[in-house]
Amino acid sequence: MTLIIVESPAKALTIEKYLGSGYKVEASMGHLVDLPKSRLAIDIEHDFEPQYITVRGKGPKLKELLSIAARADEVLLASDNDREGEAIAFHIRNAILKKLPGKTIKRIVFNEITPDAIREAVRHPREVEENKVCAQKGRRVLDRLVGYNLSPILWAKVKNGLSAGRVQSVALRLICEREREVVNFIPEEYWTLDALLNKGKVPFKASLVKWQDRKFEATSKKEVETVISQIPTGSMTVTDKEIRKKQQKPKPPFTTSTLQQAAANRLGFTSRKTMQIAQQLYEGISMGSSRVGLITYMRTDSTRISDVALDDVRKYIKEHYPKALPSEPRIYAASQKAQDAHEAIRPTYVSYEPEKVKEYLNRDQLKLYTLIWERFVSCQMSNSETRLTSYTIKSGEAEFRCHSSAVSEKGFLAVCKLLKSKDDDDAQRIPDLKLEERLTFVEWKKDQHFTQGPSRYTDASIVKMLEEKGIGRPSTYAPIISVLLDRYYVVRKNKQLQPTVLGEIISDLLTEQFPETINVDFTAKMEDRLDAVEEGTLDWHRMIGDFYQPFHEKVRQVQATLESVKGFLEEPTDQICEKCGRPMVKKLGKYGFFLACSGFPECRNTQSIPLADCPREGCGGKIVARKKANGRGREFYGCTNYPQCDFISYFKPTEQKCPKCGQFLVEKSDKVHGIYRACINDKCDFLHYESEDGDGERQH
DNA sequence: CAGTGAGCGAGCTTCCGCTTGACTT
Repeated sequence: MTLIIVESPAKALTIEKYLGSGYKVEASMGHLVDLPKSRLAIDIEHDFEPQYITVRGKGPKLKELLSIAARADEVLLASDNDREGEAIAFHIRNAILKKLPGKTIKRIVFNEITPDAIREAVRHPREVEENKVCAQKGRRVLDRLVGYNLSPILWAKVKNGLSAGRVQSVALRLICEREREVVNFIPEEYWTLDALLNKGKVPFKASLVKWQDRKFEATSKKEVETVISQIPTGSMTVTDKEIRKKQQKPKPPFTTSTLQQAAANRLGFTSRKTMQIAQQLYEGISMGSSRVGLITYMRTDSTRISDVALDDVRKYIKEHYPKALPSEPRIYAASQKAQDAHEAIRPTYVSYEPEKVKEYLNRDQLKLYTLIWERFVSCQMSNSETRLTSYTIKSGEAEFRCHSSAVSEKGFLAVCKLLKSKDDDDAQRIPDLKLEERLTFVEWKKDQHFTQGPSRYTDASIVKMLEEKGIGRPSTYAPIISVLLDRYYVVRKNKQLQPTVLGEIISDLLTEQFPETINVDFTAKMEDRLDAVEEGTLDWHRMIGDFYQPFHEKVRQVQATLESVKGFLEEPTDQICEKCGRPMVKKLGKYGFFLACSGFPECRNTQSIPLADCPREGCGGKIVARKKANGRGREFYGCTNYPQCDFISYFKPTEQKCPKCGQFLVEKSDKVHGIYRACINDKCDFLHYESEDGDGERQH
């Protein structure tokens, strides 16, 4: 019997099925050997040798693998074909050899889970690649040194329990820098002018683009009105018509990063939620009597597609969309940074159309699966073609322009229902116009606008940025966001990531004191050096040594000389302590933010953060966030006068007051409108929808 | 779609990257 060890149990099941008798496939479930959490465990004096231990809780797993290995004729280590996978293989090999000296242990790799790929891999076993293991060791030791040296600085100078690291602190820095740009941005007013025109009974808009032979730009209403007064409205004439065709390519299949981006943008999922649901689809869904893994592995940086899947999807397209089948398959090259251990994220079987598996999935699973299925099928279909018609309309010294577009060849769009892009719908319908044609003027539409500054990061955009800079890995994108939130460095407001005062303080301290380390280029340089280690041209000890000496000197100096910034953590508020009359300050505790009397420790009064005034007449209490006694379950919002006042709501109060009745607005969401605001007063019907083109208010 | 209620906030912390159950109510 041959024992094969992979990382994921779902993978183990599949592979065992492919190989049949004579093979036993077991999962290690990630690393079994790593640095202890409780101490640095790097021997600085002896060339930075890491002191590895069996990961807490993984002892039984390791024991189990050893006992199966004892009965096996040989062991094949089939952890992922990347740096971490090589290290996992290395550690397991060492553990087995220690217990079973002389055991035949080989390393095999495959980049896709297909019967052919597995059998091919089993036929070509090799040795563990020591250089790759060294590269991982370098990465691991570096991260430990950075994290376990910087975090204690924060404990000493800012607050106990905080953390810093090569990845999380750069992510925080990006968010803080963006916040500064957002806050410092000064919006500039500008105006646009559209003419509402008519042909037959069909009205359409044309935008003023040129005025007196110059590009039209107006910064005030008065300016627009002056222009309007000089444009004759009786002579709107079509002077030019241009038709061109635009082709659009489908997008490559999903990687972890692009899946998280699309799910955030299209479905409003957080990165975390996306990964949880993807994991469910990967592990398998009960469909009648059988269990089916609906998608391939969800933590990948590759857009590669196995030949089998390619054949499959082309057959599918040929059958269902014969006109949209390109003569050659589309090849999506892996990016340079990709470690390429897994395929792209795709449906395991294209024939499981979303419609077909619908009854076995819950709503979120179906949405995410549909996204993955459509993106994959469309990525092998032909381009879409759109006919764009632009008209120039002149009157006096004014030149207007309008466009209409129509899809002339659906191509891959035929399969995209969920993935349909927004501008496909937004384009206005314009009647067919002829040259020299006179158009009826209806009215002017003048609109005030403001230049838009940069927008805050969302889950989607921070993940995109991190991936572009090579910071973090598919398995860590979602946890990076979570750690920033968990530590109260950042809050998520309307899906936007905004630093807290604590986050700003930490980021400023780290970037000022450690500009070379807390830097987007630091990881890129590290990766270059790790490549050199992997190629055998650089010794990992040397790599760490070069970094550590100056770094540690700076750590020592900062610890010795930098003044504590603990005082800046308290934010003043305009609340007054009801016990002693002193002002209250906002502090951060183990369970989040709270108000405390500035007279601490003489006055130990504390309060929850008031979010709004209690809407009950004559109550006078404040609405605060509460949780059930066990600390679990959804947050709800109740009155501080409980139990005298039993007001409660599950909708989060906003700072906005209702323009109709003056009570506060809450955040609600539903399928149709996404996130919107509504009045807490159930006798008031105020609703407020926010859309991308601006705010819309509506009453129901 | 309905659902509903403590009290803490000085105390041993922390990294990144692999991977899932095993915990508790």
